[in-house]
Order: sequence, then C-alpha cells, then structure tokens
Amino acid sequence: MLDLKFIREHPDLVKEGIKKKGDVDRIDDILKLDEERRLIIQKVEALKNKRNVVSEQIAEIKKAKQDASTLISEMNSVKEQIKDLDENLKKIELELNKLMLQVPNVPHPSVPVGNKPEDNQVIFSWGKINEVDFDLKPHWELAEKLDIIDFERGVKLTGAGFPLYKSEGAKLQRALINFFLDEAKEAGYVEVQPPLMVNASSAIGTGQLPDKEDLMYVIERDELYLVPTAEVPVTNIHRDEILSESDLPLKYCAYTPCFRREAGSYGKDVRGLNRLHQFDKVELVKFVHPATSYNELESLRSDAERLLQKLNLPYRVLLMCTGDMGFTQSKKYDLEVWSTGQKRWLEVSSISNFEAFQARRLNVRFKSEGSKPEYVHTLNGSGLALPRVVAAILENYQTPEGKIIVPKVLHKYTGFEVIG
RNA sequence: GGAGAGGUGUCUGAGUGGUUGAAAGAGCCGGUCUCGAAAACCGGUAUCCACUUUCUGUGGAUCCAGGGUUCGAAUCCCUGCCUCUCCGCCA
Repeated sequence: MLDLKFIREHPDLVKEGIKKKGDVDRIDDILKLDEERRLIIQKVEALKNKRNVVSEQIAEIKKAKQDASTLISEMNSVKEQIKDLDENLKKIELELNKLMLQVPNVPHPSVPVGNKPEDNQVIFSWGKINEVDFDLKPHWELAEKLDIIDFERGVKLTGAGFPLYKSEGAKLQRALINFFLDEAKEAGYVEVQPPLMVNASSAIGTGQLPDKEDLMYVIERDELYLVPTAEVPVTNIHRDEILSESDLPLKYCAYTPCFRREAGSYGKDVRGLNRLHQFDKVELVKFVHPATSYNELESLRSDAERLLQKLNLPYRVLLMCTGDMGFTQSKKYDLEVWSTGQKRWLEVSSISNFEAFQARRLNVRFKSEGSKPEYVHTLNGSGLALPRVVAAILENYQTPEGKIIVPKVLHKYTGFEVIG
C-alpha cells in the first residue's frame, strides 16, 4: 500500500509508476474519494465536538438538579446526524481502502521499463557452463535411476507436485537446508522457525489476501492458510509494532516448507522438480532503515549469490523490468541457475526491496529519539529454494556413468561424496 | 472438547454511566544534587486522523475487535477473537 498523502501530493509520479508496471490507474477515483472523505470528517468532527461540549453541560445541569430535557432533545438530532455521516464515511473509507490496495508500488528509477521477458536485464553472470562429450540427462531421469526421488509414489500419497525424497535424496535436502541456514547465520541473520499456517490477518499483511487467495492452500474449517513462503510468517513477526531505530536492521532467516497450489501450470515447466506444490526453502527477510534499503538489497543479493558460488553452480542475475516484477516490489532481482540437463535457466531466488509498501500494510514502524514513528523498509530474498538447486546439482554434477558428485561444501552435511 | 475467570498506556495495576487519555507505582528520558555514581527531589514520557500552522495550535478517535443502548460508555448489553485456571484428550 502506498501512502495516501504521497498520492495526494504526487499524483503524477504515482500514475507514471502504475503505467510502467502496466496496471490499471484508479488514482483519480482515489483522489475524489479522499476529498469526499475529508469533507465528511470535518463535518462529523464538528458535530462530535458539539456533542462532547453539550454532554458536559448536561452533566453540570444535572449535578445542579435542574432540568436538561431541552438540551437532551436537541442532542437527539445531532446524534442522528453523526450516525448518518459516520455511516457514509465508513462506506467511503471502505471503497477508498479497496482502491488503495489495488495501487501497485512505484518502481525505483533504476528499474528498466518493459513488460516482456526480454526486457529483464542480465546484469551479472557467474560460473562456467559445462561442455562435455557425453549425453547430459535431466534431473528427473537421474533421480529415478539413482532411486533418490520417487515422483510416482508422491502422486499416490498426495498428487502431482509432491515428491517423495528418499535415501541420499532425502539427506541431500537436509544437507542443503543446514548449509543455507549456517551460511545465513554467518551473514548475521537470526534463525526463526515460524508456524507453517497463518491466519487471515497475516496473509493480508504480506499481500496474499485478498487477491491471491488461489495461490494458497486454505484450511477452511479453522480459517488458516498454509504458508506459500516463509516470507508470510516472518514478515508478520513485527506487524503492528514500533521498533526502536537502534534495532535496525533486523535480519531473519527461516527454513520452511512452502505450499503452493500453482493452479494453471503445465508442460515442461512442471516436469520433475521444476515446479512443485510443496517444496523447501530458506528465506531471508530484513527490516531496515529507509535510508539504507538499497544498500541492503545489494547485500541481500550477495548473500544469496554466495550460496550458488560455494556450490559452484553457474548462474546469472536478472534485474527484473517494471512489468515483470510484481505488484509490491520497487526493485527485484532474480537469480537463475543453469540447468545443464534441460539446457535452460531456472529461477532459484527472487530478491526484492518493497520499500515501505509492505510496512505500511503491516504497520511496522521505527522510532528514533525525539522524532515521530516512521515506516521501515522491508526486503526479502530466497536463500535459496531447494528443488531447482537440487535439479541443478544433479544435472551439473553428473558423471558419464550417471553418478552424482556431491559439491564439496556439502560433504560435511551429507556424509557422502558421491551418489550412485 | 467441557466448566470457570479475564482482556486498561512500555510494564504492574486502580477504575461499574458525566473534567478518566485514563489514579498509583515501576521503567525510560531530561534536570537538580555529586569529584563521579547511587539515593533523594523536580519535570517529561502513546498512537492515528482532520483542520490550521510549520515555533506551534485546535478538534476528533483510540482502555482486545465489531455492533448496540444512552444527551453522554473504559464502565451497561450482544457477537467475535485472544489469554489464564480446572477437567478431558494427547506427541
């Protein structure tokens, strides 16, 4: 959510941002409602003031044991007027709020304008794409042959997109999770283990509700939502809080399974581990001082990149264009790892600065000595999502015999160096 | 799941219809005192909104949330949420 005052004072800037993102512009409607709203507030508050003053007079009169019935009957009409105006105001604020929630975040000036995948800029590449003289296999073939991921039994147990990891496959999951968490700890993130289900307020806070309800698994009976990413519970940790300036930046990391309905996906995108309904991820979340948020974005990015470098997986960094970066972000990078067996790039991390957009919605502020509370900036990034990293490891580290050499940094976590 | 109690400011905790945005204490900040500290004493200590101003000021709202009663609600009524205690169940 943007600041209403900011919209009021810089409507053109906001409109331009919306245009760049390719969203619908309802700014004029918002400004009109805002004006109506403020008019009514002035009227109703004048009446409420009268109510307060006269009520006190009535109290005085009654204390003096005199008759106050004239004033009381006079106040009856004031009461009615207040009720009408309040109802009206509520309606307007409801509508205004609805529109406000539809206004996307304004992109940062450094973000390229565009709406096609080609408009995303590759700003950095790392690692060598291996060229070998044997036939490189996709991970699902390797995994099946090595009997480390059982996709079919996953289907039996639950359905497509719920793989059953087995033996070295299961251990590799644990190894990656621990590796990612240890690295995050090293980089100064506090580990948290949040609930895997959240209530509606939390889902609204990070923007999954009301619009993206289809993305989540809903437990209707208890009105709970399975988390689509740790971002949801972790970013909500400080909802409705005023932090102290000296606490910033707050950095959290969390491992959680992620549950996504992914309605409407099909084809090569969902083959193997490419897109799942349940997957594991370590998420990095920061609450920072507004003045530092773009530096924090860069350091978040390098925290995520370091993981791929240590795993020695070739990857590239994309600066996402205005049309491709989503509703809530001001600036977003994607990290894509090279999938040797599929000969394509797979997204393993998405790193964003939301500026105050989420903080406003979540009502997370900070206060420094002697000044008013101010909204923090929030950022998050995957560090990292497991399945595609696993896919890339299997494919990039495969031998002609179909074995997998485990990346060195993982040895102390896996306890084995080769699979197969 | 059953029975009961309760949700007040940073915290503890008063307050059952009329100067209660809210007693008191603690904490915190500033000051006096001190070589310095402690103690003592004095002062300050919420957030949101509107208007006006930009040194400020005026008004409105907020005692879990939402509705209701009333001229007037922290205080009475209803609904929801949450917490605690006892019982039941249980990794």
